[in-house]
Order: sequence, then C-alpha cells, then structure tokens
Amino acid sequence: MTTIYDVARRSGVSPATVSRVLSGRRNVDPELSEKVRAAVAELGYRPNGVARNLRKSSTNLWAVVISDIENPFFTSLVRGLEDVAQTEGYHVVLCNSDEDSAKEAAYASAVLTDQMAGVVISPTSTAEGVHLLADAKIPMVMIDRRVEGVEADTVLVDNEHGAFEGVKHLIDGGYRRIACITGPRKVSTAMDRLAGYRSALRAGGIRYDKDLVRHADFREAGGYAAMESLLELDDPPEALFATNNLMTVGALECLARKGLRAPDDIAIVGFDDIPWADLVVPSLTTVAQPTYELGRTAGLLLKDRTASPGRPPSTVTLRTELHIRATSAPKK
Amino acid sequence: MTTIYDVARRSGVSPATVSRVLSGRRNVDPELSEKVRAAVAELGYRPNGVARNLRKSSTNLWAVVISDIENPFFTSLVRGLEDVAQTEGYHVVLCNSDEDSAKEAAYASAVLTDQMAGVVISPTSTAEGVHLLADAKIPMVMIDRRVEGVEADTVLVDNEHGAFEGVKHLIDGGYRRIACITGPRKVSTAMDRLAGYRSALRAGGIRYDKDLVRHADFREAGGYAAMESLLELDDPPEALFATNNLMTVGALECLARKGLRAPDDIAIVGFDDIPWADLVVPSLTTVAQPTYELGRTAGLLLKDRTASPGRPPSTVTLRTELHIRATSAPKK
DNA sequence: GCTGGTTATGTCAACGTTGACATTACACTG
DNA sequence: CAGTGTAATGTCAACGTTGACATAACCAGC
Repeated sequence: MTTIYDVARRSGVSPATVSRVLSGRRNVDPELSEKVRAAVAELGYRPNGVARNLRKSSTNLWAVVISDIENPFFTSLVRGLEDVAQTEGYHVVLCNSDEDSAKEAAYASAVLTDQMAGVVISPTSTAEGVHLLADAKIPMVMIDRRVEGVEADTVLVDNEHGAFEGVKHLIDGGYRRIACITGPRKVSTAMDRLAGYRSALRAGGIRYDKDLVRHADFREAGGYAAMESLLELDDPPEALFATNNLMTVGALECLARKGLRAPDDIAIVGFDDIPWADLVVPSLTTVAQPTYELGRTAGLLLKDRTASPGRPPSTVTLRTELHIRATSAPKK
Repeated sequence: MTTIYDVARRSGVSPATVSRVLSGRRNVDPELSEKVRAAVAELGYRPNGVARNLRKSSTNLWAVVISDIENPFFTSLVRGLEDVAQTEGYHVVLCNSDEDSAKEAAYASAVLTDQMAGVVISPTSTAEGVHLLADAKIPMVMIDRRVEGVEADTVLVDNEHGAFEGVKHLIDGGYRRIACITGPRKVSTAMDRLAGYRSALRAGGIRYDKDLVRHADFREAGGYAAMESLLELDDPPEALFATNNLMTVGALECLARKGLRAPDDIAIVGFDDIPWADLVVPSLTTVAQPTYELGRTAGLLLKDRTASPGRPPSTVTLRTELHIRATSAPKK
C-alpha cells in the first residue's frame, strides 16, 4: 500500500507538506503543491481513512438505529437522512433493532467502540441504548419517540393533533362508534395518538368507551388480531382509527378475510401513509407523516450538534397531513 | 478516554495481556484474567475500534451500493444483507447511487479510503464504481445485474425464465396482443426479461411486434409514459408485461387516471413483487423475486470471499416465483 | 542437575496520519 | 545593517491497538 511517505519521497517534500496539500490548506508553494499532486497521481495514492480517523479521533459515520428498514416509515426517513449525510460528507450505518432493547444496546455499544460521529435513533420502549449514548455524550438525535429524562435533540410529529384531525374527520362523516387500535402503553407515540383520539371524541360530544380501544404491538399481526377482537364485540364499531401503517394493513387484511369492505362495513383512517395508499381500492385515508422530512431534519440537527456541541437540546415538531381518500367516505 | 494502558496499569499486567484477555485468547492465567476483567469493569474501558482497525488494516464495515433504498426491491434486499452482517459482526453502510455513475464511483472511492471490508453493489449502467473496486481487489458481490468483463461473485435471479413464465401465463389466459414495458438497453436485467418475453411469445406461436415494446427507465414516471404511449396505438394491447415494480405502479396509475380497469380493459403481470400487491383491488399478478434471499445470499458470499480470497468467483442464480392474482384473470 | 520443551507474560515497534512545534528563509523597518 | 515579523517547510510524537519477538518460569526426562 502506498502511504503518505511514498508520496513525500517521490515529490521531494515532507509528509506534513503532502498532508497540507491534500487537505487543501494554504501556505504551500504552488510549485511544490503541483509536484505533490503529480506524485499522488503517479502512485495512485489514496489516503488511509482509518489512520486519519485514529489521529483525529473521530470518524465520518452516522448510525441510524431504527426498528426495521422494511417499514416504509423508516425507509423514507433513512433516505432523508442519507441525503443530508451525503452532502455533509458522512456515511450512514444502518442498524435494525427490531424493537429489541438488547439489539439497540448492542448497536449503541458499537457506535461508541467504532467512534461514530453521531446517531439518529428511534428509541425502543426501554431505551437502553439511548441511555448508554446519552451518558457517553455522543451527538444524538432521537426521532419519532420521546424518552423521559434524556436531554437530546428530538424530532417528532404532532401526533396528538394528527390523530385528532383523523378522528374528527370520521366524526364529521357521521360516525360515532369509532374504535382505536394503538400501540404499547410505554411508547409515547402510541399514547399521544390515543390522546388525540380521545380529545376528538370529547370535542365531538362522544363518550369515551374503553372497550373500543386495543393496545397492540405496532405490527401487522397485532393489527389483525385487534381488528378481529373488535369485530367480535356485541356491538361492533362502525369506524376504525389505527395508529400506524403496519397495524392498518393488518386490520385491512382481517377485513378482507372476513369479506368486509371499507367504508360500507367499517370506515377506516390509518396513521402513517403507505406508498401505495392511492392504488388500493378503495383508496386508504391516512394521517400522513412527513417521513422524508423527519430524516432530513434529524440529519441537519446532527450536523448542527456536531458544529456546536454546547447548544441546548432542541425539539422540532413537524406537522402531519390528513390525506382524505375513499375508506373514510361519509356514512350513508 | 481510558485506554488499554490504563487497564494494564490498574490490573498490574502489560497491555498485551489485557489485549489477550479481551480478544479471548487462551494462554492467560485465570487469576490475571479475572483481575483484568475487574479493571475493565471498574474503569468502564471500551476498546477503540478505530485503533484496532488501523492496526489490523481492516474494518468491520460492508457497503451496500444500490440505486434507491425507497424501492421495496432494495429495501428487502438490504434487510437480508443486514441480517447476515449482524450475525457475522459487520455493519452495513448504506449508499444510494440513484443510478448515477458519479455517485457510484464516489461511494466506491469511499469504500477504498475507509478500508471497508467488502461491498455489495447493484451496478449502474456504466459500472464505473464496479471497475474501481474490481481493480482494487476488494471483496465484492454484484447483485441484480451482470457486468461484462468483471470477474466477481454475483447473485442474480433467473430473469429470462421468470419473464417467460409471466408472459406464458398471460398467453395461457387467452391473451395475444401482449405489450412489454422494459428498462434501458444497457441494463442486463432489462434485456434478459425482454428475452424471456420474446421466447414466451415464440413458444405460444405469437409473432413478435416491436411496436408493443417500450424501453423506459425502470421508474414510475417512465412506466406511466410508456403505458400512455401504448394506449395511443391504433390497436392497443390487451395485456401488459412490465419488467419492474416501479414501472408497473406507473402503468397502474396511468390506467387509473384513464378510468381503465385490469383485467377487463387490460390484463397485467408485473415483474417484482410489491409489499401490498395482495391488498390492491384487483390484486396484482407478479413475477416475485426472492429479494430478502438475494441480500442474504450476497452477504454469505461476501463472508465466504473474505474467508477464502483465492476461490474462483461464483454466480448464484435464484428462482423467481409467479404469484397469480387478479389482474391476469383469463380473457372472457 | 542439566537440557530441552512448553507455557505465560512483557517489551517494543508498527499501522498511516496530522498537528504542535522548531527551523529556515526572506522581506521589511528604523 | 541589525532586528523583528511572517510565511513556508520540516521534524517528531502521538492517536490506541496488536502481533512478533524476547524473556522468564516451570516441568519432564535422562
């Protein structure tokens, strides 16, 4: 492997000068600079990033710790992050935690060991990894979920308001027995969206009925099971608000299996858009999250945090957008 | 930062012994080993991965260079790769090339500079980055597309056979004027799938009509435009075979816009499955690729290549699977 | 009790880079 | 012309780890 010493020898200067030329510092005689460049080209020299990282004790890696890249919510978010990373000269290391605290912690540990420059993380319910990283004072941006007691930059969406709008839309359509399938009690987004559901009911003068609420796991199978159990009620709901994309899909599958159709048998609003929501017939009404923007914002915060480590943590809350499509058509 | 020297001092041994304990080598007195472990715990010592990388001149990073993580084909593939990486102790660096040779080359360059341990790459049409990496003899696995003149491990699907099956299925359903929207002429997958289309026609005794073939760009907008132009023919096709997921979606959108329905107005078979193909009404018939398996296989090959660098390059070809759903129902 | 072999531990250099500091050269000022 | 300041370049150590090698300690065999 050719090193900076080889280049130095070849061009008759010291390694420090080569370093100066390559890192584009001033204070180098143009003539020498030219010689160095020539030597670099002749030898096909390529700086060793690892050595540089050691010397500077920092890398150009950002970790993004999410539950599953196959969930379109995260796919788009990661893309937003990667675009910022690319322009800022970072690389993105993909970490699927599968909502498993142990995996999250393992990745957090790797972030420290490999001296990554920053982390964007969607915390699992116990947030083990988050605490590890917070203690280590690694630049970190939390996305999607809040974690009590951790001071760090955070990017959220206005879950409560989004849920409120979605449920209000159903109420405006004449529905009153509205069920809600939400996520685990420990997860802030699940509770925030449930709160939005409740305040929409209240605003619409509808009594909250806990029998119409299910806490599932934010996964497809959970949505399916919750829907099934709602349909078994003596007086089944006439509308459904599901608080994430996978559970919505699960609920839809359950309905399809039972031969029920939206919105005639049950109206549906899902939280979180789905890439093909428009192509489904009937097309699916959703409370869309600005997922790409979420990732992009996280990237910008991370960059900013690195530039000014002292600045107090900030929380950015982005707006959701109600996409009204066919599954929430007004009651006939 | 605490280093291996601090641990050595604290436990009264040499740094080398600490290193031996931590890397789990034998030949260390259990008593000393215990002391070292205690010191590690007390000091909260964590090895510096960057220093280790420099010393060993290799990292634990795999790059995956794909055109776009938002394409579900790649999403699932990346997930398959990441799962292997996780069990083998590697991390995956995500690189979106957007089919842009310059970006591909930039990422390839970063792979070399940062001394990554291997690359999984879906080559762009000029394959600039691939050549760079091949010359550098970095462990590399090409996926999805072949590149002429580059000797490297490759994972493909049986494109021609998959296309053959999909088109044969349409012919068996009684369709004869079957259009094909495929990708750029330079891309092997586009040509292989077109070849499968042609041989299915031949086998069915149908004359090949080049007016029914469109070369688009493998993107949604391209599929839309191609569909539009096919519908403008004096004698429009009665069935469509589209050679990737995004162009299929584009074609579906075009049909929806014009108020046309599958399969009554035009039957459809798409190459490449879509996560919600089942939920679309009418559900979409596809030639499904084993995308997760593709990524997983690439990971296994990469691991194997690292273990035995000398072994001759191998090509693994995986089978597609025809998922017959509603859009290809037999002609009435 | 000496020799040779085996095992456990320590010493030290090297991985390739960069920044602090030292040195040199040169120009400008009074 | 001596003295001072500035700019360009070189020297050298350090980032933290690990493996090659050296050394020390111990045991077995004759």
